[in-house]
Amino acid sequence: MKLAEIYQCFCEPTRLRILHLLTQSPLCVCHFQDALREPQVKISKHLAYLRSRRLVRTKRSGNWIIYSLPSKPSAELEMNLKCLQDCAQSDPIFGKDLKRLARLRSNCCEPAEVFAK
Amino acid sequence: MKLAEIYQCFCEPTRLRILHLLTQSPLCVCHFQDALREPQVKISKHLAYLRSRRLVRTKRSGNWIIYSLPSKPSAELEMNLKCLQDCAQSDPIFGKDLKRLARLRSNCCEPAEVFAK
DNA sequence: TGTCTACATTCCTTTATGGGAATATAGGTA
DNA sequence: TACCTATATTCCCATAAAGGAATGTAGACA
Repeated sequence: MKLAEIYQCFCEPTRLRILHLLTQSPLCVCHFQDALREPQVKISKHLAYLRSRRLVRTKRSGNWIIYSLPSKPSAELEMNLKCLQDCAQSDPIFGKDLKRLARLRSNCCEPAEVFAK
Repeated sequence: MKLAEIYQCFCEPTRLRILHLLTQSPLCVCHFQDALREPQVKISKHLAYLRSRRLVRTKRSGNWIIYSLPSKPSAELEMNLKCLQDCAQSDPIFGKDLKRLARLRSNCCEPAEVFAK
């Protein structure tokens, strides 16, 4: 069942935080590492998990791999991402991630297209 | 993270079908068995899973155990159940479950309060 | 060509999950 | 009390998931 697969992707805290950040803008791996303060291997594996289920797409830009949500998400995914954004209000961890991400915008080595929705 | 726990409950097809039926009305175990056409042990275990995470509540009525959604669900759960109802439109399996359930209403041994929202 | 950077993958271990067969249990009824 | 019905639990097995340490790799650049 396709819907259950979406929820499988949503059911792990780190993945949930990753997806939440991606609803804001495309990002490269180092941004996730810095915003979530989690080790590289952990981030990388969860991104691979999401990639294998087609919940995120990648594009290379020089040395960086930029992750983004699919350009044409299914209706189910779109609804659930919207719901996630609403639910994220109720757990401060999501807000903290956003704050750290915002701080990164000023001093990090990002390629131009990251942060450019 | 509380939100991730909700998605853990949502991430298995049988549980998703159970929760979907429960958004319609409280039900007893035999209704799930008949509507989902799944073995008793499977239904019972998934119900136990949901119960242990407080996504469903139980009440005994004679020989039957009636399962229902919590009377005061958290905002997150409520939003996600609403989202599930919308998403369920896109997979025919949910519709079939509802149809089988509707057929049961007429010829099954239900206590009065089941089906009475 | 060699090196560096950003990221991915492999290997290993632990824990969780899911399913079925068999068995247990609680309440109702004869 | 004995039995029946509805449901729960236990035991066993197979598979998936998650995390860390170590290692591999592709592209940029000197």
